[in-house]
This record gives sequence, C-alpha cells and structure tokens, in this order.
Amino acid sequence: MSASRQRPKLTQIATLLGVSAATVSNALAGKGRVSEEMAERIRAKAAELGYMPSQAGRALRTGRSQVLGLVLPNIANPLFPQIAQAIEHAASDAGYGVLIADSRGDVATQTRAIEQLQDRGVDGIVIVPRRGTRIADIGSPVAVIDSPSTPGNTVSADHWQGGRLVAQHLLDLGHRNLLLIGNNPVSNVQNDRIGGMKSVLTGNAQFSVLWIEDHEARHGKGCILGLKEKAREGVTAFAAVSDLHALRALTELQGAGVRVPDDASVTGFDDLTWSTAITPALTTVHMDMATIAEQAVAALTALIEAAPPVSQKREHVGHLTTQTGKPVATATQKSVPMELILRQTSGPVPSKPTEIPPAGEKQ
Amino acid sequence: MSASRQRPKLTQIATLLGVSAATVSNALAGKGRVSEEMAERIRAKAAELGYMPSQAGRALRTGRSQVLGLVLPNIANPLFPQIAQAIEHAASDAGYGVLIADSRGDVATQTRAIEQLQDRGVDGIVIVPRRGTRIADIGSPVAVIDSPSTPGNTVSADHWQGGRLVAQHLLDLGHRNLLLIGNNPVSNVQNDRIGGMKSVLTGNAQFSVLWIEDHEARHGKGCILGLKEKAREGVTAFAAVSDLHALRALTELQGAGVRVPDDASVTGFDDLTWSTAITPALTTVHMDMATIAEQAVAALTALIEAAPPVSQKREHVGHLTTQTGKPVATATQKSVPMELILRQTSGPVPSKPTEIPPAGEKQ
DNA sequence: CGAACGTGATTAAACGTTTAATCCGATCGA
DNA sequence: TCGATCGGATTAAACGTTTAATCACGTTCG
Repeated sequence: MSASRQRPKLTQIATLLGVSAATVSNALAGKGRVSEEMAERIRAKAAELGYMPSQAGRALRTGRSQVLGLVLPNIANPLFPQIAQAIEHAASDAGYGVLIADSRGDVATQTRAIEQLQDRGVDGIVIVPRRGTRIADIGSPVAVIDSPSTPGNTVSADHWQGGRLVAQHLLDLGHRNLLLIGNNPVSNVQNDRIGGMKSVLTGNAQFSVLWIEDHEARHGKGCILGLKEKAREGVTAFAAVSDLHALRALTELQGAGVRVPDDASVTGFDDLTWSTAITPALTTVHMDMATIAEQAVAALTALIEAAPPVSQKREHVGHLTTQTGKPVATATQKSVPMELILRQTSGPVPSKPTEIPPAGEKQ
Repeated sequence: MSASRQRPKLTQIATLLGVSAATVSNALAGKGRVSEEMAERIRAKAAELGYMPSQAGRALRTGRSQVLGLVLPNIANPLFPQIAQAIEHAASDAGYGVLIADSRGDVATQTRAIEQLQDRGVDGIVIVPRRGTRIADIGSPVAVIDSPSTPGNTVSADHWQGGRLVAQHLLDLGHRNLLLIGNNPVSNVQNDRIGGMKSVLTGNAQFSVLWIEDHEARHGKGCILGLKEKAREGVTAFAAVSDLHALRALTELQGAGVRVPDDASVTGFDDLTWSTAITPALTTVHMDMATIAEQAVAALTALIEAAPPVSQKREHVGHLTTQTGKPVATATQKSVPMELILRQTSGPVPSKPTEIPPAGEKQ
C-alpha cells in the first residue's frame, strides 16, 4: 500500500501505455477518435494510478476554472448555512467548486468581493445581494438569488406565495386580529412576504405591521417590542417575516406570561435549524433551497457554456455573441414555491378573550 | 470609460513598454533585478490597464493555487457562519481564496470532500472535523479546528477555560445546584466544556449532567427535557454547552412558567447570532473566532511555504524534507481563550425556594 | 590594460492540459 | 487498380506565468 508518491500526469499514463498524451486526453474526455479497446486500457490505467487532471493545466488551456463564486451579503446571516450548503451541493453535482466571498453587509465590499472572485478566475458568480442592492452588469455570468421582484437573471423562493400560505393558515385557525412583524421595508424579500400575507387578510380580518428597525430607532436597540400589550389589545397571532423575529416574539410573549399557542400563535419564515429545538417548536415557512440552488447553478452553467472563454480567437463569430462578447443575460425569472411547516406555535384562536397577567415586568 | 475589453496579460504590458515579459513579471513581483525607474513604469502601466495575473497560468507554473479548502462537518451547523466568515477573512488577508466543502455529517463524505478539494488543487485544508473523527495524515498541509484535546496540528478555543468561566459566574451568583446540559459525550468540544465546568463545581455545589441524545433515545426525538421538574427539585441554574441547547432549555422553562432569570438562570455557549434577539438575551461564552481562524491560517500558510510544491525537481534535497516529501506537521497546539458574555438570562439565585406553578402542561 | 564584477535586462524552458491539424494505413467504391 | 474515405492515432502549438541561465555593457581594481 505505497501511498501515491507523485500526482500522475497525462504523459505518465501515455508513456506507460506507449501512446501519445493527446490520445489519453481524448480517451478520458471521450472526445476525439479513439478505439474502444484503447480507451478502455487508458481508463483502467488512469484508475489504477488514481489519475486526476491538474486543474491548473486544464484551466490555463481551456480558460475555464470549474469554480463558481458565491457572494453573500453577510456570512454571519443565519440563513447562510442553508444557502451555502445548497449551492455547494448543486455546484458540486455540476462539477464546480465554490469559492466564498463575504460582502460584510457593505455595498462597496460587495463589489470588491466580486472583483476578487473574478481575479481568481471564477467562471460565474452566484450573488445573494445585500438588501436593496441591484447587481449591475459585471463582466461575468451571474445568477442572483433574491426575490422575484428583483430585476435581472433571478431565481428565488416565491415569498409572496409563502406569505399567503401562512396568513391563510392563521385565518383557518380562526385568527382575525394579527400583527405582522418585519424588520425593514427596504428588503424585497420581506416586502414580498408581508405583501403576500396582506393579500389574504381581507374582509373581516384586521392587522397591523410592526417594523422592528423603526421601533428600535425610537426605543433603542434590543428593546421590548411591547407584544404583551398587543396581546391584551386583542391580537391573537404574531406573524413574523423571519424565524429570528418569530423567536424574539415567542420569547418575549412567553416571558410575559402569554401562553403559546394557547393564548397566541406565532409564526416565522425560513425554517432555521433551531426552529425545532425550541419549545414549542416553531411553525414556519420553508424555502426549498435545494431547488433554488439547483436552478441558479443550472442557469449559471448554461450562461457559462454559452459564452466563449474570455481569450479565445473567435474566427467566425457566432450570431449570438454581442459586440462586447459579454454573455447575454437571458434574464430568466424563476420562483420556487414555499412550503408551510406546521409545528406547535400555531393553534386555534382562544375561545374566550385572552387572560393576560397584569403588567409589572421589569424592563 | 471603455469597459475592460480583454484581460490584459503580461506580454501586452511588455510589448507596450518595449521590454520582455520576464522583466514585467520581475518588476511586479519585486523579485529579480529591475531598475527602479523601469519598475515604476511597469507598475504604472499595469495599474492603468487594470492588470491582474492569471491564476491559472501562475498556478500551473508555481504549483500553488493560492486557495485553501474549508471542510466542515455540516454546513447547516449554526456555528458555521462564524467559522466560515472568520476563515474567509483570515485567508483573504493572507492572499488566499476559500473553497468550501461539506461533509454532511458523514465521515465517508468527509474524506471524499477532502479528496475533491485536493483534486481541485488547494494548497492546504482547514478542517473542522466531525465529532469524534481523527484526521489521518492526508497528503496536504492541514490545520484542524476542534478542541485542544485533539491530537495533531490543532488550534481551537479553550473550551475547558470557557467552562470554568461560566461555572464560576454561576457560583458567584450564589447557585449551588446546577444542571449541565450537553448533547453527546463523544464530542471533544462538549466534553471539554463540561469538564471545565465540573472542575470549578467542587465543595458545596452539587450538579448533574443531562445528555440530550441519551434522553431523546429514551423519550423520543424533540421530547420535553423535564426541566420544570428539575427546577422544582431545586436546580436554579441550567448551563448548556451550546446556545442551541440553552435556547431549548430557556423556551421550555419559560413555557412552563419558570421565570428566567428570576426563578432560574440559563447559560449557553458560542454566542450565536440570535442570542441577543431573544428575551431575555442569553448569557453565553464567546469564541474568538477571528483569532482562531487567523492562527489556523497562519499555521497553514507556514506549512505550505515550508513544503516544496508537489512536482518540482528537487536537486539538492534540503536537510528538512522527509523521505516522503510530506510536510512535517509541527503539531502546534494553540488554544485561544474564551470570553464570558453577560446578558440577561443569568441572575442571582432566588432567595426563597422557587415557586413553580403546578404541573399540567400538555406535552 | 585586462580581468573580475555588478547591474539591468533578455532568452528559453517549463508547468499539464486541450485541440486543431496532420499523418498513416486499411477499406471501399468506381 | 487508383483515388477517396475513414478510423485511429500522432504532432505541435497554445494557454500565461515564473525563473534559471545567459548576455551585454560599463565600472572598478589589481
């Protein structure tokens, strides 16, 4: 069991079998004209030696690195693991590696991150843009994951439909007085979710919207949201646009003596990992990240294959390439349905008016 | 403002200035013998053209890709964002890109992920091993982030000291009856944390340990932990080895009518992003991931520089290279102190025996 | 004054792969 | 039987960079 001493290269296989390197390359790629018998022997030898092509050599020749860049608004975002994992799987399945980059929430850093990825020679970039940002035309193939209301080559979850889902669920449970909790109206995603919810809450259902950043701007960061009072005023369901806010609501209510789901229901969005780890487990709306990532990567690879490698003598220019040679973003708009995950924080509206213990909490 | 048409290459700068490509390369690298005047002109031209060297060409020649691999036990792990972000920063500062790989919790996948990274030509690998796994000698330079009790070239937080920190804090608050909550005793990290706590809890303080996986094996996954009963039996502090478990404990206690921190204290580990978003905010122990990542990357780059590129004719073998030519892992063991973050879930032990509302919760 | 030296630049090879162009026989059709 | 065709393999160039070896030339020293 001698450990692999040197990375075997094409010429080694070639000389060992008495053929040329080109033949070996062709055989392994299944491209040129190689006899089936020869091809078989070559594949066998390659397997025996544990041959793996040098990405560097290949990249240099083909102009393709087989690597995608993933730029995120903020790696520390709790949703990030889901995204990264899904993209990594999808990319890996498509034969690509994933290089990560962090915009650290900063829009300047975001463009810098993109440039750095390009310098590293990525073939394409998946961007989850900082909220409110639009991705201008950069030189590389790009796929954006955001919300369907983002223009450009976008794939995303159908946040609007997700909003409808959860609102309908609460309606079905009998709730008629809801509080929608969001963080910041600038976010396309949050707006879509809220919009979806609103679109269902017509007729005799009433609701109001609490934007946390507004509230904190007035009362200080990390302040109490005052949900207990809301509950006393008759709100029986708290629908947050993110599990994070749902968690905040849940703990604030529980700490104030409001029983969930007996006295009030709480729902979230995103199905973060810990949403089953809390008691009661959180009712939420799940993004099918696997599908989203798959579509994003598929769109990206399509773009990559369509565009000629950057520095290639193009003799007879195809009728599809633009003047600049940039890939024509086909601007596909795909949206993937979300799924309601029923757990324990949502329940039927209480029959009698909720009995909330008197005030007197410190802070 | 003509957009960069083609990626400029060395020879373009060279011909434009009437010198050879080698001189340009030397000037930009600051290596060979180039007159300061010439170097300046070259740098200016390079900047003007926005020249960026082709990683492919460089990698092929030097055998170095300037990319590190990051292998994680499970990308979906909530701690992952912190780790990934820190590693990405550190690597970026050191001039490296970061390629991610997911072991999906599976040990077989872990080795496969490592191999894939190697095939992609990474210069070194940072591994956060699946719990209980030992990283055997793979061909590449490796840095492991786990716990100090892991053998090999490791850097990690000082989980033991972190345990001491939080236990001492609870002692100082007057708690004498604690429940330590862990998930699985196989984890080095969790063991260290528990061990550190235990080491402080001597004398008249009593405690017991609850391993969640054991408990769930008996009562079903996601079951109630029975903390209310513990509280009634006199436990006043619940110290979890992870914020995740702390959150579970907190919500279970709150839902059962136990006031935190008035009736009981709860503490966690890791300072996950949402730990300030809950009410009351979670007292926890923070890992200095930035420093850990920095040290891991530093150790890795040192190893990389020390080891000769894989396929280089080594004529006069240095006296340091081993027979196999593998990098001699110097097996540094660095541990970075943790920091106690005081928030609202920990408070003084209640003066009178805790008044817990009667049982009667529905599951 | 010739040899040694130092400085600044050039030449050429090499990294490992892909691919267009080419070559060599053998087979086939006319 | 000759030319065209085709299958199967080879040759050679190219991708963009780095670097050891070399060169030209002016200076300095013995």
